[in-house]
Amino acid sequence: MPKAKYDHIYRDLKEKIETEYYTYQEMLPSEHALILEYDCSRNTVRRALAELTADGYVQPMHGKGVRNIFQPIEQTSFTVGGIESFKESALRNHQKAFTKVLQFAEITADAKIAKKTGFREGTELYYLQRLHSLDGKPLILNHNYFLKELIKGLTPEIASHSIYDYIEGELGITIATSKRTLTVEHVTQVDEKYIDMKDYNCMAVITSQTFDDNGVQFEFTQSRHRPDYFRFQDVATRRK
Amino acid sequence: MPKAKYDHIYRDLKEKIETEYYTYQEMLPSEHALILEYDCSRNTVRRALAELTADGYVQPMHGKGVRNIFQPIEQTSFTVGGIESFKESALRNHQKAFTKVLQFAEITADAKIAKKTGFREGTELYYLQRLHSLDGKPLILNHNYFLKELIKGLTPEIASHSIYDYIEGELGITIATSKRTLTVEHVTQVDEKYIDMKDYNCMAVITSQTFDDNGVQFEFTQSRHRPDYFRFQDVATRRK
DNA sequence: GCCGATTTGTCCGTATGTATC
DNA sequence: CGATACATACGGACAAATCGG
Repeated sequence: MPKAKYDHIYRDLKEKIETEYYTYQEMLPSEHALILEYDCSRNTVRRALAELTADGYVQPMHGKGVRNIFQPIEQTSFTVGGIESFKESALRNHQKAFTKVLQFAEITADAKIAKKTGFREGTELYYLQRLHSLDGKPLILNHNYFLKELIKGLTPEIASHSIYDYIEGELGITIATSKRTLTVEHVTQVDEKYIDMKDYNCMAVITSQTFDDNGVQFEFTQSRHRPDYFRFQDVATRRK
Repeated sequence: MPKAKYDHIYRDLKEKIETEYYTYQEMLPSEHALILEYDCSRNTVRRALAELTADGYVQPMHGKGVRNIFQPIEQTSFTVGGIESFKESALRNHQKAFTKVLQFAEITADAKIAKKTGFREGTELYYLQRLHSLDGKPLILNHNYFLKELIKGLTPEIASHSIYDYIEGELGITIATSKRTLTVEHVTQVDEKYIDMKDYNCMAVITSQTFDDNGVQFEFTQSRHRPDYFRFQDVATRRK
């Protein structure tokens, strides 16, 4: 919960954009005007604006001003920019989430697993298979590897609720960055066993490595989604 | 081509990380040390570090230092963070690119197109269908809509080379931000006509809206990729 | 456990450059 | 040309987290 000044300005402007207090294509107040409005320095205003730019909410134009280029996103969207747990995104979309633990094991990384996950060979890991359902429909099959040394005391019981709640709440670990790769792969027998694939023979697959604030990788996950409930959004900016 | 000081520091550090001058999990020099090394202010160093953080290259740790968390990416990767033309990414991956223009038309956006593309109804557009091949294999089918008012004088000839080169080079338009949505969809008859889908019945689909530096949307594109040659990478950071 | 040195995080004020109008 | 607006850069101040003695 940051109480930083730039973050307050960021959130305030963000809300004003989302609620169309500033409309699409409208200019925001100039930096100078925002300085007066929020009683702060120019750097602080600029930091808030920089974050809105990275979010794709606004576009600064040299010598002209800052334009609102936000258009509301579609509601079915599953994943957006940040790091979100399954539970969080379900909540955001007002859906009922349910998680079933299919497998729970303690393993040691061999050469093959080490190569795949980014953990060093010989590392002690938890391996889980979990099935996520939304509004009663099983849609996502997850293969998780957690670093046992850091994610101590994980149980099937915890895994059936929110592991992220446990990591951040109980263990007090701060989740920092996550590197994700998105691919499309053939369905497997395991996929078909648990998920009604209709006539799709592919899954949307997100593999991710997640790091805590000490730069230690504590998770590798492969998340397999049924195509028709999968959507991933992103904003890119071009480097000059 | 920015000649800004922070950008020089950013590139220099980035290269040192990629070439493992700094190794994985190693600490970078402290901000103070970097100030001396680059003869600049702390803010300038911090800006460079902030960009590396956003790239997922390093992780700053309060009171401790900045850690290198970069691991080399896989080579087959098609799209990374920024905005890249087909030609640019092919070049980066040392592949031979070829583009065939299947359709070239001038149209006016009706209600349906307006809703899909984000252009206003009645807008004059170019509509193209293009097939991209890598090393002789047709892999990507693109449906492009360009704002005629801005992307003046587009021809099939230009479209068979690089439209982005034309936009940035000839027209002097600066490409600023691009909003992308990634989904997985069934193959269409058009897909199958031009692309050897093997046993896949899905395509990886990127739809994107692209804006110039005046905040004007000049492009809507749906880019359909054969699954086995598609990979999308991303780094996310968790907001505290 | 305390204290001081180091390191990153936030914020401020100012100066100068560049693009737009 | 001058006024306005964003872009870069500098230097300084204090807070917060970490670490070693």
